[in-house]
Amino acid sequence: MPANRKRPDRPATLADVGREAGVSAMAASAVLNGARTSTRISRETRARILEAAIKLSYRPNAAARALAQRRMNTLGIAAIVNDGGEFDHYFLEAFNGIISNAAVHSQTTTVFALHDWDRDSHRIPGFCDGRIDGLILIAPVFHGASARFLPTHTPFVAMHPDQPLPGVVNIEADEEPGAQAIVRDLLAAGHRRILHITGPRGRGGPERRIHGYQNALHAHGVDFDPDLMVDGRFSTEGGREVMGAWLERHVGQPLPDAIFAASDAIALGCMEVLARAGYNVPQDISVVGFDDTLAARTTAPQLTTVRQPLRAMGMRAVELLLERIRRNLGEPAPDASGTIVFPVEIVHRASVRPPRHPRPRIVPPV
Amino acid sequence: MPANRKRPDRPATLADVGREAGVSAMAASAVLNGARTSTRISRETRARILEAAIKLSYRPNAAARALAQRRMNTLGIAAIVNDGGEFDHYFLEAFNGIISNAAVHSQTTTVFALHDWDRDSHRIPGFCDGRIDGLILIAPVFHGASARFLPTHTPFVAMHPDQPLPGVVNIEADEEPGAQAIVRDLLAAGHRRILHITGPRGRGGPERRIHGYQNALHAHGVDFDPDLMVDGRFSTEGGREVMGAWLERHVGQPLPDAIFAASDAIALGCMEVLARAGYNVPQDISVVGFDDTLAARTTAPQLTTVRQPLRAMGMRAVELLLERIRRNLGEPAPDASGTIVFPVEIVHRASVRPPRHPRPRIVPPV
DNA sequence: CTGAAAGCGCTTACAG
DNA sequence: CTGAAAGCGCTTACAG
Repeated sequence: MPANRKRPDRPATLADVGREAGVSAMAASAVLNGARTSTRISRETRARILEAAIKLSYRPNAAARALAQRRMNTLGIAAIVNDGGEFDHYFLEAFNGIISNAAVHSQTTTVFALHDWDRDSHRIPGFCDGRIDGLILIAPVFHGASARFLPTHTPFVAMHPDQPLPGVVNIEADEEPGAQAIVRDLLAAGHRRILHITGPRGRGGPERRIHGYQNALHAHGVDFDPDLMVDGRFSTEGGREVMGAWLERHVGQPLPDAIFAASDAIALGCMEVLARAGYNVPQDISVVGFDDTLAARTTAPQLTTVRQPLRAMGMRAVELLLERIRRNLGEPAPDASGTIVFPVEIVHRASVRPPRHPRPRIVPPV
Repeated sequence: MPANRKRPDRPATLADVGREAGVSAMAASAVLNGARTSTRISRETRARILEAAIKLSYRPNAAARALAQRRMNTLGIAAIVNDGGEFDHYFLEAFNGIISNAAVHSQTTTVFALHDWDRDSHRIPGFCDGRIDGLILIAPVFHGASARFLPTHTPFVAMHPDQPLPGVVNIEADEEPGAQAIVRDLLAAGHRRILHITGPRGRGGPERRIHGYQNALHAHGVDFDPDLMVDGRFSTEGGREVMGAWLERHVGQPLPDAIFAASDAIALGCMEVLARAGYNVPQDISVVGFDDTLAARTTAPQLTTVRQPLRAMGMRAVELLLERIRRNLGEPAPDASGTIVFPVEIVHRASVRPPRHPRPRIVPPV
């Protein structure tokens, strides 16, 4: 038996295939991996190489290929993935769009999980070490501090609702008009005392939703009542806490007509607390959210909300990133930059009804 | 100005750092990337190298490193990620565990999205091309056909509820006892006519849940009624369809006492249909699910269900995979194999109450 | 049109 | 203890 030149327990290489087919590794590369030089290889040589490749179940090694081509065919996503073990719904919906569109372009997707944006953004440059060709940053906020850690040699696209940074492509939704429209709808249904539970104050997204809320009140001639706006954070747990505390502080007073929660997750927390306190949504009180994530569709009653097309936004992020990657590699590609704003849309579901007369009074918890 | 030997628009390499510090690239490798030979480098040389690296903001290139070390520090997940644009909740929970434990071990995670297991499993070998060190397969089923496509040179771990394949590590939950326990609880609460909506027939998971259901009935002396078991599939949409059709077929007859849905997603679909038909869960009818995914926690009322510890299972999959990778690389590591079964647990929430007397009759849809 | 050589950026034995 | 060489598996110019 002849000495086996192919090492036993390793995947076959181009050299192995070439040897098997009696040609150079380069010829094998040309026909198997479609290298530039694939132009002319005789039909029978080609067939022989193909056969050898199948026989040895050859697969091109991605790392070697990436090193030679400086192209990994992998897109990265840096995002806050979960919060206390629970998934971040904003991430989830965008991820859905990103991963499916990446697959369409034969790119795989790797996820870099961040816990806290301010604390973890310094890790971003470390992700850009040749394992990904480009990065999608799903960032709740861009402080000057974290902006320092933006990738330098790796193309990237941001999805975030804060102030745009010069020179970065940013994808966002038209939040302020969205907030204004959904509050306008509540007002049109007859609601007046609309409690707004905000997201983290000082960030672009939450502030825009607040402006939308206030604009709608103003346009409808309703005075803004500071007692009907309370600071929260973007989580179900946060919604529970804030709603519970507000009810406790207002025992004996009438229930608000409606609640505008700054996110679906917050709305979900509110609904839990309201249900536990014995109030019926939407008979006793209407609730609306923002985002149209999974949470909005899995509650009962289903939530009326402002739909951010996160899936489409994620798909678009992939397109833009791919363009940037191509351009970075010297191929011609359009040079999109600046902010891309997606329109939002109000989704009417079952959590809104005209207010009840008289309004129920808030009773102490049992 | 001296000729700049470092090419302008590319990340710095080890050679650049060495040049800057006046040492060989190898010396730089030794101190920066902790190569084997890092044993003795003088303090000042080390300091000089470190300084040069910072100055040039050097990052080791992952592809080059992977090629030399045959280690990418990346774990792959192949799974059915979404189904008609909606996320697969089973995947989601497991992914949560996988990604967080991978991060603990400084591994990144790349996701290979499959649409249909039977149709897409042939793509699996293509994922194992050196871009990942190991693969976690979240597979609904292992047919003989798809088993042909298991990775050959890449370590892998399966999470699936079907028959174990020889030589593969499989992680699963103790489903049959779980199903039995939750049905026993329904029986103990006084329910007798319990409708079971199954998952896809013929697969391990759904069949085990059916056995658990039947065992519980039998143990309680209740005859199995074929009219109270109906074939479904694992989705909210499936739950809606099956529940709706069942109600239509039984107009004029009493509502079942309770429903045991083979997954939370199915239960969610049922609850939607029941709510729309005017029935109150749990006053008119109790509903329980299986899995304890996000869906079970975001419904109102929250769902009583069988908790599969998917997050813990995902974390464990990472541990086992890492062991296999180490062993594959010749390092000593335990040789776990076979099936690892996680215990399940009944989570009591608000969707179950003792049956109402008399049972409501099913009325035609309006 | 085809093959031998050089190179991608790193690491691992192997001589000095 | 240190450096020069070879190699990981692929591709890209460059001579024949």
